[in-house]
Amino acid sequence: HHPVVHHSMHDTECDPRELEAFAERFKQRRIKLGVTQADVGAALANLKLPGVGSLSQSTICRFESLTLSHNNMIALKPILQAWLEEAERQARERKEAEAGGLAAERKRKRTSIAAPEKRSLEAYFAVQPRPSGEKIAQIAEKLDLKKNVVRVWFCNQRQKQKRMKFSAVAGH
DNA sequence: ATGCATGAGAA
DNA sequence: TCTCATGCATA
Repeated sequence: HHPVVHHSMHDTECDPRELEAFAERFKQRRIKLGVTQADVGAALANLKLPGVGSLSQSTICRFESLTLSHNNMIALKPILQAWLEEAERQARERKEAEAGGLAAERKRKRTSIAAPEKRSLEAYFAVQPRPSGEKIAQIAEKLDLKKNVVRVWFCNQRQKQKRMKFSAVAGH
């Protein structure tokens, strides 16, 4: 009395293969509905699920390509599944739907790290993926980059290694 | 599709 | 300070 087999509390299967299969199906059906990734993200808010707002095109794209953490994928799956079912239901009953196009504008700058500097950062990362604050400052000065830019680069690099698509096969 | 960034919460 | 989920901007 302890082999807690534990089937599955609900339909929350979180096994990687199932997630991958779902992501694939999701994308195909979304396209069939003629809906863009951005549309899906915005539509989630209309779903009015508790604690669920809208998401960006980026996140939907990453979900479909499995470039999110395993936990993130598991959390988003039920939400996207709910949207898909609702969307297909609506598409079925009212084929005379019209799309609401909304445009917004913004401006913000994004730093671009040149190839040479990026190569250096990757080299540093290979040796020490978690440099100390002082080491970061040192690297930043050597590469003539802002310290914060370097710090964030390392954070993102570490996070990148944890994405579903790449973390599992790390040691192949 | 992906690079760099932000903010909330954990350590 | 870091992680984590997420997003703006852009290739």
